[in-house]
Amino acid sequence: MSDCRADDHRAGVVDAQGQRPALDLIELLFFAYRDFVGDADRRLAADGFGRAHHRVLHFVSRNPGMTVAGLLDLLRITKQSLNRVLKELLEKDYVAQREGEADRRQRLLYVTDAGAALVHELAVLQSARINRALDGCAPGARIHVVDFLEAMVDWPAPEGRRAVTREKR
Amino acid sequence: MSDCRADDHRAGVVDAQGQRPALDLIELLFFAYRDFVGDADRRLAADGFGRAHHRVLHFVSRNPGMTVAGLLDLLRITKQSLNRVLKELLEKDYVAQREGEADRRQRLLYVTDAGAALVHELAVLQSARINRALDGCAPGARIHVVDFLEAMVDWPAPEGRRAVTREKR
DNA sequence: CCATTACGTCAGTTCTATTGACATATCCCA
DNA sequence: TGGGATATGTCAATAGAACTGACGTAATGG
Repeated sequence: MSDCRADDHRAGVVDAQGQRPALDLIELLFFAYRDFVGDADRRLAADGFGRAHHRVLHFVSRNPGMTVAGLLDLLRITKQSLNRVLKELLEKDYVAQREGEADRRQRLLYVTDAGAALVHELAVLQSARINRALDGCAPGARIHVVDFLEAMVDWPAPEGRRAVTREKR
Repeated sequence: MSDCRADDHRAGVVDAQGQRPALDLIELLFFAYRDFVGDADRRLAADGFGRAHHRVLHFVSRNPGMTVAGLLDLLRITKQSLNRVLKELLEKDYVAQREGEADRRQRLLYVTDAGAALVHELAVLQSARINRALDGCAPGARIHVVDFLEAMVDWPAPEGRRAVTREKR
């Protein structure tokens, strides 16, 4: 039986059609990200949450008092998408809102104690995988990995992002 | 206005609650993967395909003649999930099936010329981002990145994987 | 005063994936 | 040879996460 085990796909075969397709890295990113989020997914399911809830929880935890608009910018989703997720987090008391002081239209977002606990639990899970992986690498690997991942991201322009995406958000 | 630009989240703040949560890497993986698959998503949409089609196309292209069961194992999805996607790829002639010689129950999968062309186009897109990112890193970075990503993956046991997942697939 | 902004929400749709139940053809062993 | 296991395909229902489009409300600020 041609069993197609994953080993078959680990060999870094790179065909040379001009662009040097980085096929091994393309696959690796898929596998690594799938298993990485899988850790959190299982834990989230126990609370009736999904991946989207995790993201909101994570970024609100990292940026206490951030606005809904800030969250939309960061996640790059529509407010309708965010709405369902955020509403559930509010109803289940994992996130709390406070009226903005300077601008009372704003709803400043904070994680509750329950939210902080969950987010920490998820961070421990995912960090365990990351740290385990880094332990198996050469000493300086972390810096290279961070550099690479940062370079993979389309960072928003320091200015003007809000202006560009003002509509449809 | 507290605008919450992404810059706010790039600083590698690491709180020290026992486990050393790798918060910066957790976020970085999210941003990097999102932008990485975004390149392909836009191209795929033009052909009426989604991310799932890309994965099938990619792995069939890398493993000509692989079986449906092999694909299910690799992607770790159910056959019902695969069915819709694979059916569309077959109907639109991006993938072809051939009866297995040794085992006539098997449907061996191959990409057609159209499939190979699309998969190559997608690989060029994604490789461009990867190579651009690597160009901005230190010379030896690629090896470290590959090591790290490989260590992040739950590779199936060399043997017995099929036995474990025989059901529900 | 009024346009703009921040937020919320209703309705409908798409895509991916799930569980569960069956159907068919083939393989292979007792 | 007969029957259980395997490989594949399919119907139906559901869930999660995203989308577009259209409104409504309240607060800001020129």
